Amino acid sequence: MGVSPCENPDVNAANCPSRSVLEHVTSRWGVLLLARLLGEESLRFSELRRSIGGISEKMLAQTLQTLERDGFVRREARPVIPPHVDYSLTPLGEEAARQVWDLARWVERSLPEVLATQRRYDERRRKAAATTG
Amino acid sequence: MGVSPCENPDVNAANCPSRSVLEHVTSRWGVLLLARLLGEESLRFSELRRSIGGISEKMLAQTLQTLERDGFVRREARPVIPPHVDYSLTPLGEEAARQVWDLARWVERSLPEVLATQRRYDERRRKAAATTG
DNA sequence: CCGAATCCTCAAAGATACTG
DNA sequence: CAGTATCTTTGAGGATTCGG
Repeated sequence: MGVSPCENPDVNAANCPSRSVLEHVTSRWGVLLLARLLGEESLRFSELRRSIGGISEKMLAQTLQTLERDGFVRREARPVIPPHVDYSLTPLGEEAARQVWDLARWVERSLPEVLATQRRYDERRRKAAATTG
Repeated sequence: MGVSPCENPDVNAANCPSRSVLEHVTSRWGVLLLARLLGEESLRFSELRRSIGGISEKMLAQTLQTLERDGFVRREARPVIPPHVDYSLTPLGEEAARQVWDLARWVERSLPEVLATQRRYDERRRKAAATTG
């Protein structure tokens, strides 16, 4: 199948540096943060916290740091009291956000078909269990 | 930012059915399995186990079942002894595999830039810690 | 207001042993 | 060979507190 990330004979996640970056952008909160920042000039910490809904301060700070470290998110702290910090996507982050966004939308479009398949699968398993149990 | 998956005022992962499907295809082993099956006619359980390298039997079986339930992977068990089971991508699964594959390749291409950014970030943090500590 | 630090919980994932 | 069952371990993530 052509050239691939991690084409080592031993395709172990641990051996693959890009694997962890992939996990950053596809992680539970990573996806939502990138999606939320896409198309915005910038957002404050508390704005992100409120608009994501359900994320803890710890995970918000942690995920933002990870994305900043990877160069996907830019952090700008104004030296004022009370603190005012703005987060925005870098050009690289915008590319990443679009990619995961495309994937998310594809999943969204495929969802009806997936849910239907899941129901058939569960139904078959239920019947199989009935004969066994 | 236009129409979006989970555009509820409260963008909580728990409220979003497509979110879990997204996690299936971007999960640690999900990505590797889809990538491995892409371009192959079919592969046996043990072939997948060996070629992924590092995956436990439990996680292989579990991930394959999840992907089968979503309709991304087709499972064909021949009624022979010893057992012989073939796994392959469905048309839907092939689409999914290409999507995550594209994302993985994008990450791979961006990796040098990301790693460089990470080094600068760590260096800045190290210096900042030096003045504090 | 924006985090860092700490403690805690529980579900995901690995190891191992076993079976049709 | 292709799984299942069980136990243990790990670490992601939540709650809370404190500081700049």
